[in-house]
Amino acid sequence: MAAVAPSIKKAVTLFHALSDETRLALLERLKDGEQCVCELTDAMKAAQSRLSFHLKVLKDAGLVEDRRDGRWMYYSLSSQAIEELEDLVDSLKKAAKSAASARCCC
Amino acid sequence: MAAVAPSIKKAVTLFHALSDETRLALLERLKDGEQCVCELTDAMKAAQSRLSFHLKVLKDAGLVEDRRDGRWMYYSLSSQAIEELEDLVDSLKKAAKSAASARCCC
DNA sequence: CCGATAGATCAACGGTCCTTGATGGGAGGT
DNA sequence: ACCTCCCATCAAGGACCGTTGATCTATCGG
Repeated sequence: MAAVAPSIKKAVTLFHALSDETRLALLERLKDGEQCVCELTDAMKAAQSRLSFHLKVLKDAGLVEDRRDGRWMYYSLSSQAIEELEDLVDSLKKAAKSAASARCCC
Repeated sequence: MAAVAPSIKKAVTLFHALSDETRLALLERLKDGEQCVCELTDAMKAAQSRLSFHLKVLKDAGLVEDRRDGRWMYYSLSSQAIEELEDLVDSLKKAAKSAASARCCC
């Protein structure tokens, strides 16, 4: 029973971070594990400032973490925000299920 | 193991629909069950055309369904898109978990 | 030190999204 | 038929978002 109301702002931030093709592609790449920005720009053939922008959005939403190693910045998935996501979706799912069964006619 | 790549567009649509405070508030209200637009505008003190716009976004994303009864349009949660959401989040979660365990040092 | 590299940040532009008020259309009531 | 109610749709305006190229910072190698 997530008390969603006070955390609506956070949910908006989370879903907004996920509502972009480039950012979803970044997350998809990060599923393979930690990667630095230069690897990502190379693999995705995207301008560096563009990815930097999107990585910041993902980081601000708590979806990724960054780690510095010399000149390189490594990004990786963060399970923190993802668990919040799961709660949000779960709560929706339960409500949708109960609504469906209540509507069941036959 | 969701084949996410081809359905990125759909994921973007889904997450975009969820990335708005008004729309999340609508979903929250619909958790209590089917409601008509006039009930929603009344409860949320929002302009009718505004809610109509947002309900259309939610409907286009597959998150809600509508049903006509006389003069009234009733909206309710649809479990269809929500299950897709669940898959997307699940896939992210697994990747984040495995990344975390791979990074575990001590 | 100096140059080169990795990446963040900034300003400007174009596009998309949300809001608002007005209009239109369908369904009932009389 | 007419009027009323419920809702969708439209056009206009403003706000926000993503892209791009340039600039700035920090780190490493010589």
